[in-house]
Amino acid sequence: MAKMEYTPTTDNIDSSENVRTCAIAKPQNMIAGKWKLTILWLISMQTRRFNELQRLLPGISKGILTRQLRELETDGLIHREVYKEVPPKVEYSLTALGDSFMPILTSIAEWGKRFEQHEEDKQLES
Amino acid sequence: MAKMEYTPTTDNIDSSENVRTCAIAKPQNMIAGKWKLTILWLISMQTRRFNELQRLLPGISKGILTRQLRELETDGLIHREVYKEVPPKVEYSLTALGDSFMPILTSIAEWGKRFEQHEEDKQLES
DNA sequence: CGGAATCCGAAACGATACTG
DNA sequence: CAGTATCGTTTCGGATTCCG
Repeated sequence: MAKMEYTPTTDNIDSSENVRTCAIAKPQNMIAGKWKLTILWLISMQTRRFNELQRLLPGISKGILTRQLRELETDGLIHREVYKEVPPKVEYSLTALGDSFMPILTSIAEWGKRFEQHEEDKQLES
Repeated sequence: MAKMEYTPTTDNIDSSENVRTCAIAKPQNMIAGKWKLTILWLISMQTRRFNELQRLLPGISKGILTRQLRELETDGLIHREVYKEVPPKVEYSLTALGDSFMPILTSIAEWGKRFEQHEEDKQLES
C-alpha cells in the first residue's frame, strides 16, 4: 500500500506557512538514511567501488550498503557503472543532481564542526 | 545497552576520508526525525505555540510532536518557554544554534524547489 | 492547553549465509 | 568483487487514553 503523505484536505492556511509547499520534505526523505550523507561525501571526493565504500564505512554490512546505494541511485543522486569483467567491478559516482547537492553537504559539515567546537567549549567550562 | 557508534579500531585510513572526523554524522542525527526540519522551518518564521504547530503539521499527533520538540530542545536547536498561566501556554523559538542552522535549511528548500522543477520537466518529456 | 504514558505496527537497520 | 536472500532486532511514527 502506498504511504500516505501529508493529507491534502487542510487548505485554509496561509500559503507562506503551508508545509506542503515548503519543498523541504522531499530532500529530507532523499537523505534520510543513516549512511546516505556520508556515502555522498565519500563519493564526492572521488569515484568509489563497492568494497571501498564498505571499508570506509566502519561497521556497515553489505546488505545495508547495497540498499542505501540503490536508494541514492533511484533518487538520481548517484550513478552506478558496472564493468563487465571477471571479477566484477562497479563504480559509484555523483550525478549532476548529486553534485548540485554538494554545497548543502559541505555547509552541513562546516556547521557540524562549529557545533563540535561549541560542545568542547561547554566541556571546558564544567 | 549503549548503542555502539563507529568502532574506533579501524585506524589506518587517510584522515581526509575518515568518516569519524567528517562532522556529518552528528548534524544528520539531529535532524533525522520525520518532522524536524519542517518544525524548525515553522519556528524560524516566528515563535510558535504547541497547538499552532500541531495545526500547521497536518496529521501529526500530540505524542510525536512532543517527542520531536523535546529532541530538538535537547540538541539545543530550540528553546521552550513555559508561561505559568491557566490555561497553560508554551512557546517555542530558535536558539542561537538553531538560528545558525537556518542557512542550511534555506538552501535545502531551494534545492528542493529546483528538484521539483527538474521532475516537472521530466514529466513533460514523456 | 500542553502535555505524559502506554501500546502497537511499520519501517529501518543489521547479521549471516549463499551466489554469479 | 559485488552483490542477493532471509531473518532477527531496533527504532520510529502514530493512535489512544489520561492528567494538571
